[in-house]
Amino acid sequence: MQLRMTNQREMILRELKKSKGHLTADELYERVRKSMPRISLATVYRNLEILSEAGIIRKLEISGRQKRFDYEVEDHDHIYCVECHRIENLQLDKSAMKVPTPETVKGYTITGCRLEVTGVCPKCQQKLAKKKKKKKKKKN
Amino acid sequence: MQLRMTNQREMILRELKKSKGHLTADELYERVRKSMPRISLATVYRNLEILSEAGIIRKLEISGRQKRFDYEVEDHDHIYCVECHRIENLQLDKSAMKVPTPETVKGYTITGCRLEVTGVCPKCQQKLAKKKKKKKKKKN
DNA sequence: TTCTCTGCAAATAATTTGCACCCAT
DNA sequence: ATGGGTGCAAATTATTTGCAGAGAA
Repeated sequence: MQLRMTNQREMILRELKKSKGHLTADELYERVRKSMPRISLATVYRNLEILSEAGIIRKLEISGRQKRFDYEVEDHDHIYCVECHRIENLQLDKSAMKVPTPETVKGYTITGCRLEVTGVCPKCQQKLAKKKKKKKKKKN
Repeated sequence: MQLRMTNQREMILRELKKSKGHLTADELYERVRKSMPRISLATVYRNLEILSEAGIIRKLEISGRQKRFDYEVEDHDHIYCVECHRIENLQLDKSAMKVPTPETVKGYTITGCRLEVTGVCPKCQQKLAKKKKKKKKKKN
């Protein structure tokens, strides 16, 4: 199965690269559409799947909600805000961490290992602080 | 908002506990249905969401399109088979690893940190080996 | 009694697929 | 010219929601 470089595919890659990462199929669709109005959402989905399978982009699978795709294939981890669902890159020196080896995970062939850190981003911390204040006021 | 302990809720918790973890709403629904045929899938969804918000069960934010829920709230990681999508628990000494601290992730309040290891489980390794053999035969 | 919870059905959201035509190689 | 790629619409899959009645506190 040969991969062909179509205009659509090129556009998708360019936008993904430009955006600096973590777009959903839908977000990407909206962007690509501006310069290629007749592209179909299905095409975006199909290509994201194909390109990530080919290792050209990376698929981030964070449970349940929408898949996100990332242009940078180099090794890095992510931090995920549980409030607003924003995802940011994380530069960690994984070589300094003790990471599972086949011996620690009996029988498995390990293909990847990444750290998912969850937290509350600065913006959401502010929002939450405000909410708490409001609640207090209501009670009184 | 008070939480009430209904039969449905009790059943869901019991089955989740019994199963030793990582069920999707749908899988859980099928199990609970055996002893409670009139339960609705919507109830399962609603309760999984509520119970995980209350900290009684855990929502796994890892790979896969469906959300999965876990009874064991204690800290542990998971390994995910990229072939059959099975998820198994992983006991790792995270204290021995250097794990992100607030200083490494500027501004974030860190709520969790989980290692997501992907790989191919023993069963799938066998399956894949068999497939390869078949392909070779076809070529000849 | 009060208010949360439930079942049902219908609505949304996210993604995939069938098909006929298009176009990169 | 061949076979992968595309757009469109329809189909699936996963999850959520409105509502009226049920049942835990």
